[in-house]
Amino acid sequence: MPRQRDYRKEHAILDAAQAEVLEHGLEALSMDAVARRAGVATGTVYRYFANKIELVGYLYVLLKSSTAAPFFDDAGLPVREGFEKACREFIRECCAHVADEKFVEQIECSDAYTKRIEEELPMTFDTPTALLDRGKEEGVIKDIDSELLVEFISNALRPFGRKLEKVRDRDREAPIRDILSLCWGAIAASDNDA
Amino acid sequence: MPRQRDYRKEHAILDAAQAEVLEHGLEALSMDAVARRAGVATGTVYRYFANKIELVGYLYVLLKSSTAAPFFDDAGLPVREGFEKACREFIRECCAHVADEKFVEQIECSDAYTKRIEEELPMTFDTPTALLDRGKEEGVIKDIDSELLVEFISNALRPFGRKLEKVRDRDREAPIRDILSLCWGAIAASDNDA
Amino acid sequence: MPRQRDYRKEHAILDAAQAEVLEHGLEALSMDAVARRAGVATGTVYRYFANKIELVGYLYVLLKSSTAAPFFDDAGLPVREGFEKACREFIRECCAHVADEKFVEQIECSDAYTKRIEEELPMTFDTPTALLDRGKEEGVIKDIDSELLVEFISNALRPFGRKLEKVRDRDREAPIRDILSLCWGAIAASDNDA
Amino acid sequence: MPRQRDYRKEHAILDAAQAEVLEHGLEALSMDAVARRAGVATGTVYRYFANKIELVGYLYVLLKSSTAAPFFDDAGLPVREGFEKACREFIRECCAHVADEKFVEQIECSDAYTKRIEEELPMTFDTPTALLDRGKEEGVIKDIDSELLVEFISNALRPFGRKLEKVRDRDREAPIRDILSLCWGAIAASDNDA
DNA sequence: TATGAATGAGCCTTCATTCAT
DNA sequence: GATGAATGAAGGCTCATTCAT
Repeated sequence: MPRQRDYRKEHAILDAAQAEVLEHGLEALSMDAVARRAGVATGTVYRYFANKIELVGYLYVLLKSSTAAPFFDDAGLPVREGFEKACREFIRECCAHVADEKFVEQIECSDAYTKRIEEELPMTFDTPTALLDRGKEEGVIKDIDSELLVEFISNALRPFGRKLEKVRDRDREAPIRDILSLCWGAIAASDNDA
Repeated sequence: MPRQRDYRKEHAILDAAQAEVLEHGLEALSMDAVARRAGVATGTVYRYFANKIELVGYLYVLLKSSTAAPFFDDAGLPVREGFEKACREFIRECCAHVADEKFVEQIECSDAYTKRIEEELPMTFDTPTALLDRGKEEGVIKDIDSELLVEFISNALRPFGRKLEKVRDRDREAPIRDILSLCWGAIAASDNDA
Repeated sequence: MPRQRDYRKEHAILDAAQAEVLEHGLEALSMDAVARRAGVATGTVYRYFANKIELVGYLYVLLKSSTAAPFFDDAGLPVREGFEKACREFIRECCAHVADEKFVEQIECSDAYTKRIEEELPMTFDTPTALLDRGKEEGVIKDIDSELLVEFISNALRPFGRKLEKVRDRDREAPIRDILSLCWGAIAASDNDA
Repeated sequence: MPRQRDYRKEHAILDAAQAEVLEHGLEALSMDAVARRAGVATGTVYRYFANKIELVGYLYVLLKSSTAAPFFDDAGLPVREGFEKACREFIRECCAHVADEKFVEQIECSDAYTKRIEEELPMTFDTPTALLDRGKEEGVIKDIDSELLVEFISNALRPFGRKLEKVRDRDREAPIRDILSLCWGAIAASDNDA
């Protein structure tokens, strides 16, 4: 038996690549640097990933899925409660994955990668909207296309990850409460809205 | 920053750089290409900008200011009306400057540039919030820090620029109306919110 | 030169190498490709051949001997008849082995291999010249050193292999007849030649 | 005024490439080596030749034309005399250009280059055959397609260049006389040839 | 001052060869 | 003995920057 394909190594390479991008930016990512950081010979990287684009693309998919969108599945809670829980969850995720997010953004900004990746990865992250749909039935949520709602809320929330990341946990509560109030106000069906 | 006279040349170079990035992406930007496109010798570019980073940084400042944030100054209109007008304005701006926006993002994603630029360019784009402040006094807007409000709204709206850009003008009205409804709902002081 | 038993494997490797060169050229020959095609591990190739040069050299010897020179042994036929038969034979061989010939040439052109091979392989393919010698005795062939004669004829004929290979069998007869006429004329002792 | 394109440099690069191939073979030709030998930076080579293939291709054309085929134009001499003069000339050329010839062969053997070059260079070296045509009219040369005649003679003679190159000038006369006798015999219309 | 040729470090990738299993 | 993962030196090429003219 020969030496066997080592999934540890694959992981090490991906990790190294991510770290490298985080430190020096996607544009400065060099395969040599990745190899060195992963403790591996240059050629070895190519045993696990056909080329630079594939390596980056793979990493992209990995990280993209870790911070996708708020998750409005229906856990049976009252709508507003469930909604705020999902939002909090999403914000927490965003804070936790600021680094990943940054990486994902770098790739999405880059023409070279985006094009290639788009071609090969349909990547439909369909997030559940059951809770919102029930909210609409109950008349507490505006009758607006759920997809639009999710998009609006995600857009509004996502950037706060970066902001809150640096804030101590107990200092987050106040701004988060404000933000949630804005979120709920946005989607709530109100009387003034006729 | 430019060293010598002939602002025509300086302008030509910046234009060329912007066009080049638009076409091939920041990562593919080469000084030779910029020079060629600007109808100037390679070396000349270096008379006007000390190096690539400075050139890109300068371009960044230029474009960053063209799409900053929604502009809530007080034109004396009723608050809601004024708010929606500002939002519409902002959305329109976003659509019109998708390309610039993309460029700005590319740079903001890129560590190499960001770090240098941050050091040299404080760049505080303070947007007026007079309208929101009046709204709060009148009791029609939630009593939340105006800066946070603007941020929330900007975040939520900005990405729609990309989306609506591809849509025909008359087909934009429907989604925009939905979005505005969400925006106003977000910030409006409602009874359920006590 | 092979190190161990299993001549099947050895053969498979040589075959694979030859096929690989035929398809992609000597310059693109990679040990990995050879191994893969031979259904063998990369390392195994090195058990049979010390290195790439040795493998190629071995292949060279194999193929070189399949297309050497026209074979003027004396089968008792009238000289001219025998001569033309040998030439036809040689042309046919050349056509059949164009591929091998190409390979041999590729190696002979390549310094890297040639030098090494020369050192290790004297390789004297002495072709019989009995027929020519009898011809000279009979006075029908010019009194010129047989080696020179063979060389001249081989040189003149060999390239036609490449040309005639693509021609349908029955269309070969005409040009071959012309060529044979030239060959015989070349070596025939004629009166004008005194 | 900037530094001007320097045709000396272009020449130096071509020379260096040729020398490099002669010494180490086409397969070992590296752009770095060429640059170093030409006394130039790596990048400079690319200013004169878009890439390796183009450099080699250009060199090929240059050298290919220096040893093409025997030149049977009609200088008014008696046919046989003219023919032998042309052959002698051709042999001399071959001797003088053995190195070039070797280079040309290396390229023609190589799949990678040949294909590319073929595409871009029709390269019809049409050699004059006026002398042969007159010879046929006068009835002293066989009535065989002139192109075939030239090909036959070229094939037969070319390899002798390599052989005679190493021989001192005065020792060449004897073998050359033999060879010319063979050549003339080949194409001469003789009575035995009915 | 403008020009654009020249520079050379650095990048991605390949591949002969080794060696742990 | 066979396997194929690992190695790392090289190779082709690009491009920011310099500098002779």
